[in-house]
Amino acid sequence: MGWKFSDDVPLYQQIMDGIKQRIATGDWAPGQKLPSVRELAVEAGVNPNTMQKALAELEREGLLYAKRTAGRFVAERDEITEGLQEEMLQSYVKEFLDNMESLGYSLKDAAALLQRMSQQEERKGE
Amino acid sequence: MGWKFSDDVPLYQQIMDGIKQRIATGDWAPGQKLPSVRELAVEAGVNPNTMQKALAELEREGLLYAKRTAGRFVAERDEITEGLQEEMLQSYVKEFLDNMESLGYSLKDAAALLQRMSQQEERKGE
Amino acid sequence: MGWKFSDDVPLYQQIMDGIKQRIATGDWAPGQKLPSVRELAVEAGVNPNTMQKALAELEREGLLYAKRTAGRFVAERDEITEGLQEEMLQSYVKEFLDNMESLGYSLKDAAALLQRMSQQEERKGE
Amino acid sequence: MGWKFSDDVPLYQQIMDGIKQRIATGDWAPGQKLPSVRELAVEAGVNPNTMQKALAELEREGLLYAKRTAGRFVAERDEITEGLQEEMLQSYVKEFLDNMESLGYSLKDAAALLQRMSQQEERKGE
DNA sequence: GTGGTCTAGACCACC
DNA sequence: GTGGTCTAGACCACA
Repeated sequence: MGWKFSDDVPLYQQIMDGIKQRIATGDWAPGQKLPSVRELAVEAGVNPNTMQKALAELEREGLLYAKRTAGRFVAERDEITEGLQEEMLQSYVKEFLDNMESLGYSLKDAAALLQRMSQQEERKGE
Repeated sequence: MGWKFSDDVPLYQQIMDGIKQRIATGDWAPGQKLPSVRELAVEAGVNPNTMQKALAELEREGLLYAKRTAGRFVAERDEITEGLQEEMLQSYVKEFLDNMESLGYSLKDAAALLQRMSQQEERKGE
Repeated sequence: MGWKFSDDVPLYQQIMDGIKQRIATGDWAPGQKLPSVRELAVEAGVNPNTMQKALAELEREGLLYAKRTAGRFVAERDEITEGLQEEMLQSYVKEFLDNMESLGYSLKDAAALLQRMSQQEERKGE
Repeated sequence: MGWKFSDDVPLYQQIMDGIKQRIATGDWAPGQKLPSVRELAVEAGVNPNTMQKALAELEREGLLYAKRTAGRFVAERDEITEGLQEEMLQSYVKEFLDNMESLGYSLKDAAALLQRMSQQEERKGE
């Protein structure tokens, strides 16, 4: 109901983000069964095809998995291949550091920056 | 030369980002004349039209200006170029944190990770 | 159909003016769906790319907006479309007065001329 | 010296406008001899080629005329073929009225509008 | 079918 | 040689 969609980013991605958030916040717990594609589609007010694509994509990312006839479930953390995760982690970090370096920041600078941001966030949360 | 283009974001936007970076890092100074559209196009390995579009967009953003027959120039230090570096920094950090989050890491985790990497590097350097 | 293009001003700008006019006159109402890029292109007898550029520019100006797969629409009555008619009126008057001036006629002369024409027309109608 | 040139309209046209203005204001009287191309060029701070083009264009428009070796002169009003002027006048008026009509204004409306503008101008001048 | 992006190649006005 | 415009035709993601 409270769905607001932007016009310059694909619908299915916005849906993916919404679902990711529900999982991140624990709204949908690991192992939990998801509503059917059709139900989710009407809830979001989109075409079932679009919802289907969003879920398929999330499955590809390892956040969901499907049991053929039983439905879709939120993945357990372990189900994402640990090796793959490590690999992606490194590529993300490398990309970030390369970018920072292009702006003239060293690894040390980057670490300090994030440290500061983290502490700020903590204070806000209190 | 060292141009690597991703496949899921428009070429002309990636070019824009590259140029923004050169300006942000001072590689291209305010008032400086840019190579011609055609030269930039061959350097990047894209069609002149694509380069043209990227430059036109940057002009619209106020980062460049064109003297019709003399060439294109980096805008003089108005507030526009001033904030550029800060803006790019934020976009890099946001992208990194989004990626980390998709792997299940929080800002705090990311900060801790970089901290560790930084300390390792320091020890190595001694 | 009734498209006449001048040779010394870019096609895409003339197209923009034509569309602005249709919107200003209410021929195309706010919220209304436009024909597709391709349709408009053949109607105007120009390349789809050129029409695309014109529409993209109008979108940048806020007169149109695009739903990526659904089509393009005239913007809802924000202040933007409101001022359009007034703006076009002024540009037409300015163009006329500039032309008259180039022939040696002042604003006063132009006003007198139209006044005379108007009275003639009135007499004819009686 | 006090020359300011815009970047998005051809230099030679801006120069033409400047000269037209000098003629319109009587700064340069009909029959008067103009300075040489070179002098005008340095005065305006442009390339002699550009000044040459501006003057040639004004000649084509009938505002100036050249006596082969004696130099260039401001045209007498009568030297512009009267018939041609009438023809242009009509085309300008027609274009204006067409434009006004497209916005929903009649000839009468247009006449009234200019009348009002003229009176405003007069009051300002007092 | 919709908008958006890209290439290849041409032509133009301007200086 | 410079930026700018235009065409023709292709391909893509999205719904």
